[in-house]
Amino acid sequence: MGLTKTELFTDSQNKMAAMAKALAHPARIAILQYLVRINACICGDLVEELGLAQATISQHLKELKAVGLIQGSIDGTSVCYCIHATTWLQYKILFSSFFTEVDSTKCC
Amino acid sequence: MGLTKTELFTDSQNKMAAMAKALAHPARIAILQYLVRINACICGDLVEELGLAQATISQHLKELKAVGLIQGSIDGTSVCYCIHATTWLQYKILFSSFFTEVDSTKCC
DNA sequence: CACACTCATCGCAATATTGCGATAAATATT
DNA sequence: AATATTTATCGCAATATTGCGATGAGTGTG
Repeated sequence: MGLTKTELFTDSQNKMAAMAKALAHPARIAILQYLVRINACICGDLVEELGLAQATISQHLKELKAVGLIQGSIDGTSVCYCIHATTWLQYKILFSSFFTEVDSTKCC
Repeated sequence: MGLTKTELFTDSQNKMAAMAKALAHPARIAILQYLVRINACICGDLVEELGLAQATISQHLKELKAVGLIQGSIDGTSVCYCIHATTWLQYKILFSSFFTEVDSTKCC
């Protein structure tokens, strides 16, 4: 079958998994790190920065935009992308609270 | 072609993506949350807890064990799983440091 | 030893992801 | 208007993931 049974899990669990999936590719990690580092916004520089084809970069940008991690604004003929600060912070918080303290003494 | 070009990215980026991929499924999120909550270690309870087949659960446990997030110890006929505290903490730190502060004023 | 029980692995089918060439859409430039 | 530039989308091929029935390996019980 090969389709994830989302109905078995809570909305929170499905959301958490979707968030992780957005980060589950080195190209998207690299894009986000680049955007964080450059701060000011970029567009097709990413195609040169990473070694992937333009169509591939565009695809990854689309996915990142879909989960709200980045936003793009049209600037003439090019598109300027940057981190969406609000969602970014939300990710930070949710991941941080996911990895709560664990009592290792009660382990097997 | 459909194979990730890992050679284009740094080890750090590939590792970060691999970490995210381990979390990129609601069943694995649910397993981890359950292990955190129950604290003491579990085994086939997960098959009942989630609604997935035993083979499927075993597969997900294998993936979580492969990235070091959980550890399993044989206890007679059953296997007891629990969170691997060290890796768990490492994940918390790495995700936390990934989501660094962003200067939203310098956005597009 | 025979049997039950728990878990891991194999093998398959269904679906999802990745990468990219080709092409389209939109805007600048001349 | 013609052309160049930039980005998005389509369609395909290759690969990866998901889910599970069937089977096997290992351990405990009678």
